[in-house]
Amino acid sequence: MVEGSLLSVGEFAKLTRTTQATLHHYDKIGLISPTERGESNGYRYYSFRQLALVNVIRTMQALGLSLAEINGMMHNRTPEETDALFLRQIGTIEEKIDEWVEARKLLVTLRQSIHSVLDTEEGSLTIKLLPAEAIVLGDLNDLSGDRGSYDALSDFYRTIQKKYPDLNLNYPVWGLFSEERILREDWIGPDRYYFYNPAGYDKRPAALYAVGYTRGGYGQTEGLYRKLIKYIDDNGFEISGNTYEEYPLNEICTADDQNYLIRILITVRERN
Amino acid sequence: MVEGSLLSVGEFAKLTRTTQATLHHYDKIGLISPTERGESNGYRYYSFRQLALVNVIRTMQALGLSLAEINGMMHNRTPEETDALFLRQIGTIEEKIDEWVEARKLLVTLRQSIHSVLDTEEGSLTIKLLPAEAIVLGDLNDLSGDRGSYDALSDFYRTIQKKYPDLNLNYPVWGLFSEERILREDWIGPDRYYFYNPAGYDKRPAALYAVGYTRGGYGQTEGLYRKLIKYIDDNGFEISGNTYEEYPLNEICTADDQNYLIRILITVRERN
DNA sequence: GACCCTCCCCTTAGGGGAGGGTC
DNA sequence: GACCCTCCCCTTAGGGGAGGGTC
Repeated sequence: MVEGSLLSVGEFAKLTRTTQATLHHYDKIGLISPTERGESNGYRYYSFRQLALVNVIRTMQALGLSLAEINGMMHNRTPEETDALFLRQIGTIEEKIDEWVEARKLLVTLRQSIHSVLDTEEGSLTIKLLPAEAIVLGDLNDLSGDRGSYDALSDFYRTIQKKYPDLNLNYPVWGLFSEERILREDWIGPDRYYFYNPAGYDKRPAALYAVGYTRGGYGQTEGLYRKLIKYIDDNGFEISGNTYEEYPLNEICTADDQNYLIRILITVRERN
Repeated sequence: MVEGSLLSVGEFAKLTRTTQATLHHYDKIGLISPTERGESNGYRYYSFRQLALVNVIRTMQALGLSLAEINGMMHNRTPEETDALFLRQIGTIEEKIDEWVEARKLLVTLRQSIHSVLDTEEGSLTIKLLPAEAIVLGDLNDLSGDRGSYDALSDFYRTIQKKYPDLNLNYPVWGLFSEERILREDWIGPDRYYFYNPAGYDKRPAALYAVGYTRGGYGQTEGLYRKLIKYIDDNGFEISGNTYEEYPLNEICTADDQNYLIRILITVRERN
């Protein structure tokens, strides 16, 4: 190892597989400054010893530390402090991993939602036995006074966040109507909000559902409700439980907010 | 739901749990612009419809997309394109998770290295039976001509990267000397480089090792080598294999580059 | 008094020049 | 001719004002 000789920025950059711009930056913020400067020309000259420091920096960056944090530790590191820093950093990394795992779950769910309806006929009406699905269900909405759906939705988010602090709230939220509301033909503003999530303690129960699809914006459901109710009656069924109003193709994947795909599931049973 | 009425920035920010600065920014880059502007006062007025868009943006951000990417998809999204975007994004997320998992492994390893010597007596010399450890071992170093240790180290990194493209190269690298080199008292510049890694196909074999510690900078090992060799001889052992020169407390956790903790392991056996 | 507006400066980790001197 | 220098402007996603009008 040539102890005495020095390296120019270019040489130093090549050996450390960085760029001159990066080394200039490190010099500027005082992270690694050249051991010498050319007196006449101002050139930067680095020692071989400093090569190892670049690796330290790269390692710390790979561990998610900022240059400021690295700078802080570079000038005052002891094995004990480094150990403690690394322990904290492991915690930080585990949080980030959890976040990405959550994000991936959400993506998978959103894709499933899209796939579930990609080849659905838009006007189709059917009666189907559907399995139970885990959902997160909100409290009964407070629509008293001049409170609108959006106030109720805010309440929902607040309640859920309090009840399940670790739950990802980015899942699309849909509306539930009681049997009584539908019989009353009052289908503006759901009784409760809910979203699908395996972590939910509530269920959309296994049951017979009358399922219908249509296109439209949020709340443009009257036509579909009327058609579904007639369809239920015509086929010898009757409403016997909650109704679930969902927008599987919504603002996430559709630009035209009057052309979402709406799905309504009404719990039914055969009429005696 | 109050269809016609509009919200001021402040109200809109409160309902979407963002800030006015954020909404100004979204307006500026054309991501969400208010549906109306006050003619006289220039105030921003948002519609209830736009509330959902903020959630879309937040969701996309949580999924790791930049505002530019979100902007791109907002104005031209179809279920099919969104599905494809999400699929790509799942790939991106999985890469990030892998990176963080790697970083965590490295941190655990570095901490183990620190812990392994925290209560080591600095001048201690012992003979120990050590278990095998998986290592990644480089080719024989080329030190011909005026090539120094650093050239050899560059070769090492290049070779390893070619051989194991997926291997994390941030692990600290140490030097191996053959029996012949040590017997010749030539302990400047190792024959090969190596680092500990469970993914490595090579081994530091299970064997009896004479283990010694000292303080010093890189290569300041002569004193320790002489002491260890004498110690081996005095205790009825003889050198019988490779020597491993390691710096468990190095520039990662020690600021003074003349005061690292050096560990040397010489393979030995009992003399007949 | 609370709310809104438009600048404007600031942060990370460099990248990419321009314009000019140096080996 | 290749290498080095010092500015200087640029990027992300906003945060935090200042200075001045508006409900």
